[in-house]
Amino acid sequence: MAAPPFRLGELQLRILEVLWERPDSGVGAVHEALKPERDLAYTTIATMLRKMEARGLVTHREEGRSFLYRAAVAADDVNRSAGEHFVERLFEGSLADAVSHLLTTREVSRAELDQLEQLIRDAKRRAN
Amino acid sequence: MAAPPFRLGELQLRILEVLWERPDSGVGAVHEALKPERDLAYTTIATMLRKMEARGLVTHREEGRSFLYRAAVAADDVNRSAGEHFVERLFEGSLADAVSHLLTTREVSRAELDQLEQLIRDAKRRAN
DNA sequence: GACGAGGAACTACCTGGGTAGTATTACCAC
DNA sequence: GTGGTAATACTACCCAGGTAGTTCCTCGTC
Repeated sequence: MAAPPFRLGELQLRILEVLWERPDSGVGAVHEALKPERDLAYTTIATMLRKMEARGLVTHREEGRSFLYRAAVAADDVNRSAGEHFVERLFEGSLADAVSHLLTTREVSRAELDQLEQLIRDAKRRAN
Repeated sequence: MAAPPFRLGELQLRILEVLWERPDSGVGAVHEALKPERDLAYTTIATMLRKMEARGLVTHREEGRSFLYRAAVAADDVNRSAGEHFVERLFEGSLADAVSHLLTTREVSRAELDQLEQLIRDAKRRAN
């Protein structure tokens, strides 16, 4: 199960997000979905998808003359991997330090704080 | 200041961490400090420091025939930048989602949970 | 059956992080 | 003043992400 941590570039992540939301997308569909934020050439997406397939990040199947791609890695795994990397790399593994930093350097709304409090309570309950 | 988000490689971050802890370190000192985790050539460190200086990440002054380097960016800024990137990139800016993910995919000790709870209380008090 | 359109394949290039060898310089000691 | 040493400077790689042009194949259509 993907012991190798995922080191994804920005575009690769965006593409995966599209595929998580809409599996079996063709190159055109991905291209279209990303057009608002990155107006890249069609061939750029196609090339990227081929490179990602070589790395095992996506798979494809043929449908007529088109390739339909889908993600080969789970969103949770990628996010977990990134979270681990983040905490490990900058805060030597201390989750509290990491969250503390996030709390003090960002604008956090009252509602978010309430939500966080709830999260902690839940976690505590689970831990018992 | 430093509007440009810091996009640092792993080695660059390690080097900065050394310099934050011990400003005015020479190439040799940095090399020595990193030896346990990455046994790189002396010249690799020297090259990296020069590249980083070109990017404005560090500065140096001469001391005899040696260069003493120090970080030109603050640890807080780098960490904040990374935190922002992390939350933005994977959780569309939702801090709660990000923390939630961290909580559910990592082992979190009781003590850490307590600590987090305290942090939230503090944040709430500040917000009032 | 020639032709245009759509799509995939191939190739090339740029950039930045990372790595390190070689060249050069400056000093010290004898 | 010659040789060794320790430092920086220069240069050249490799690799991966990202970007895109060009080519090739395969249809469907007139």
